[in-house]
Amino acid sequence: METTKPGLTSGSGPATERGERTRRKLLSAAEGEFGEKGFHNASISSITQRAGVAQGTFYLYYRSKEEIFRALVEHMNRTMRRHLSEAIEGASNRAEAERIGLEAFLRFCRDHEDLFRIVMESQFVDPEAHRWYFQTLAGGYAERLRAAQAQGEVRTGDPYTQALALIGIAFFMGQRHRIWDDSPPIEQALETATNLIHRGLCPEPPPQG
Amino acid sequence: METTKPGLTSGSGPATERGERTRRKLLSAAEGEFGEKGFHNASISSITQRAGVAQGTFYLYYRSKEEIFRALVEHMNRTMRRHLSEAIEGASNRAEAERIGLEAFLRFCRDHEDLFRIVMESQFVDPEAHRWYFQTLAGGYAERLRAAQAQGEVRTGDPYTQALALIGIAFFMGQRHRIWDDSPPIEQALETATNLIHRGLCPEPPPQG
Amino acid sequence: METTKPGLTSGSGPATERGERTRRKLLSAAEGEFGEKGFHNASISSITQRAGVAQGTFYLYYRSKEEIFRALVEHMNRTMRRHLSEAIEGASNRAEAERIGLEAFLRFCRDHEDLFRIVMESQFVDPEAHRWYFQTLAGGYAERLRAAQAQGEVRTGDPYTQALALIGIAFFMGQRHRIWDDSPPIEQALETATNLIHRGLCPEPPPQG
Amino acid sequence: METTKPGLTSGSGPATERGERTRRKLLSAAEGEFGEKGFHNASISSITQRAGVAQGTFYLYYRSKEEIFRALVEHMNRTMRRHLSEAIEGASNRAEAERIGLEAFLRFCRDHEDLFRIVMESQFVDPEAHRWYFQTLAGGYAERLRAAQAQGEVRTGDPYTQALALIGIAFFMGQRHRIWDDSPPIEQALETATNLIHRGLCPEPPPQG
DNA sequence: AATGAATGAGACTTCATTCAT
DNA sequence: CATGAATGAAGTCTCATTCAT
Repeated sequence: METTKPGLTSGSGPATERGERTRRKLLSAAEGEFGEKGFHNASISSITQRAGVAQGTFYLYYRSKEEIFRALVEHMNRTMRRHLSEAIEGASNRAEAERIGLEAFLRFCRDHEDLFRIVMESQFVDPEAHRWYFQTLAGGYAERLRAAQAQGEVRTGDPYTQALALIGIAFFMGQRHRIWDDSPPIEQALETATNLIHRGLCPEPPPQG
Repeated sequence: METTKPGLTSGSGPATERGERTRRKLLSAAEGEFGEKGFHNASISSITQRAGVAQGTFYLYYRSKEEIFRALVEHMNRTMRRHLSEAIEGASNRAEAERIGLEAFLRFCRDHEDLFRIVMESQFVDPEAHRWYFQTLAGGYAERLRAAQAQGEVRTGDPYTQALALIGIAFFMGQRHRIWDDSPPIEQALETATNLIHRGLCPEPPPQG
Repeated sequence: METTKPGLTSGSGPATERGERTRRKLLSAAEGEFGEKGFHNASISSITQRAGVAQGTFYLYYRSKEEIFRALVEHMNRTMRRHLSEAIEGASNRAEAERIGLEAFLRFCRDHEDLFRIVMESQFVDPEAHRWYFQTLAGGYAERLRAAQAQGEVRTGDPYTQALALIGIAFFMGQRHRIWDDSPPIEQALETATNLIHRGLCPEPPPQG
Repeated sequence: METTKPGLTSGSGPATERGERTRRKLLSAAEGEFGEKGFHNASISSITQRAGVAQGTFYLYYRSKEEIFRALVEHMNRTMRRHLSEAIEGASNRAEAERIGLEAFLRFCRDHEDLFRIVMESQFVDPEAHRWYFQTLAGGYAERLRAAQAQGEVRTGDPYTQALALIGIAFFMGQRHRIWDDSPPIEQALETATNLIHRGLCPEPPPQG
């Protein structure tokens, strides 16, 4: 039935210029609403109020609360991947790319709290979209790791699992910075994490003399 | 209203033997219900049905839907920490403890899907309980890492951040095994992840000699 | 899914004495509401108001607007059949039974306008229930006609079709008396119709001399 | 507001050639939509889609959903009466006319399910139009019966009531063939019904002699 | 200690109709 | 003559919670 694969649905409805504007207003309003209240406590009527349109207008653009939520997950996917791609573009090696990428990620999370929360919550609202989100992300990441492995820049091992572990670290830290109040300055956390990512938990070998 | 700190509320209500039995039935029913349907789609009436008691009875033991959810998060916290402690008890060093701990964790997740899901969802249902859950966990973990650092078994760095990164890896992998369909055999994932945890992403140094 | 055969569903919900009373209040309120406004213009909230209960109470007894409607159709079926059976009980032959039955029917319609309307509307609201209603009715009727045919009291022919034709006459006349304003006194219409039923359109044969 | 008498409204709006074409498209689309879904489940937007025009266009031709529905009832009235008139034109006597008329009617119902349904539903949507429909029909029918009575071809009695009874039979049978699944071949039903109409329920008199 | 009927606020969604273009 | 985006009222249904027994 409703198994429209994510990545394919981009919202139907009115297609004129004005319509496009309205859709954007709705999407952005929904981002704020879902981000602040969570899916279940968000209400369509609140979304339309934020967007400055009548309630009925919503359904001209999205068939349901679920659908706009999914659209938001896709939006986040596109936005974040583009952002990260651009950030690590100039990195000269994998190690640097990791560091830059993690930092860009953490900053992105801080600047887009709502989207971040939506992606996390999608796990409970639309598992399919959630899976799609992370498989897409991990797939791209794994590709880079595989290439780096080929170049001898990364330790051998299943690149997909490696990607997952790294994404796990990133999201978990992103979360900490988002909802916990004990977060240290971002730079310090970054330092420790990057270190761990590069060298693992093992102590440095004593300098060889 | 009064935000009873987690760790303090353990459910009030009738205190007789029979009462105790009823509370346990409710808690266990709630575990299944929340685990299967998620907080918002779970219903008190379903919980009481599963527990085999009348609807009104619920409120003799828990003041609200939120309260029993929180009780479950605490339950999971206690259960998992005890389980992990026991698992890593016999480890002879930190490295081994990491490996055993991760494996125990993944198996625990697989065997207690409902609790796992509840903990993840607590982020959106009761952020305070969620924070408490992870701070407790990370605190204990960091303590062990600090000790290991002192012994030279673990790379220096903020142990709390290290703990967070490791927990991030573990939960992310747990999740993958729970809801994704692409999960490889647990052993293989374990191998790659453990490797990464120990040595990081850096390639092995070329054999010296 | 929802193909519960009519005649089987009698409404679930609370089963105590008090519950039974509430169900009856609801059913009777619904009868008035549907009868006056028709299915689509009737509202659950109006029904519950008439019944003097809260809106939510409705759903303790009936799963949907459709379900209570169907219950009403069944109610009408039982009530009318019992009523007609009793009316024609004392008839000494088929001809008399026809007359008495038609009269009883017309009076019943006049006294239960709401139920009558509901049965007619069921055609558009719940075709299955509608079909069931008339097949049941026609089945019983045909049985009697078949018996009468055997006794030589009724002209030969498919008794089911005969029953249908007679029911058609009755309902059509019932309708006329319900919603048209040109209805003549019931006795006169009865006279003509009975005549037609007995002898058909053919003119009486000239008295044989 | 102002209850324009049926028979008078035929739809206003643009009067050019093109306009006329659009009106016809709308009417025909509405016939399909109402026929398939019923008045309340039909939607203007669906009608305009079927007609291939924009939603707003609808209101250039009909003031409301009710108005186009009524227009359809009138359309059916005209169409059916013309059809029946033509069918019974060549009948040499009343008896034959009855038979031919009933058959033509049943076939017409089968071929115009949508219109038939609309007429039946008008009872609940627009009782005035419904009454008008049948009074018109019964009036013409009664006229013919009166004439036949004068010629001694039909049993005496109030011709209007007779007409009603006959229409009742016809519509009931039409319905059976439309929505029930137990309908026998049309010819057989016709045979029994015609017989009943002509001779009534009374058994044939024993052959004289 | 338990029951279970009753409550009522609130959510999503539909759709006839309007109006600026 | 036509368009189609926007409106907003209204309706069905769910469910956490209460309370009389």
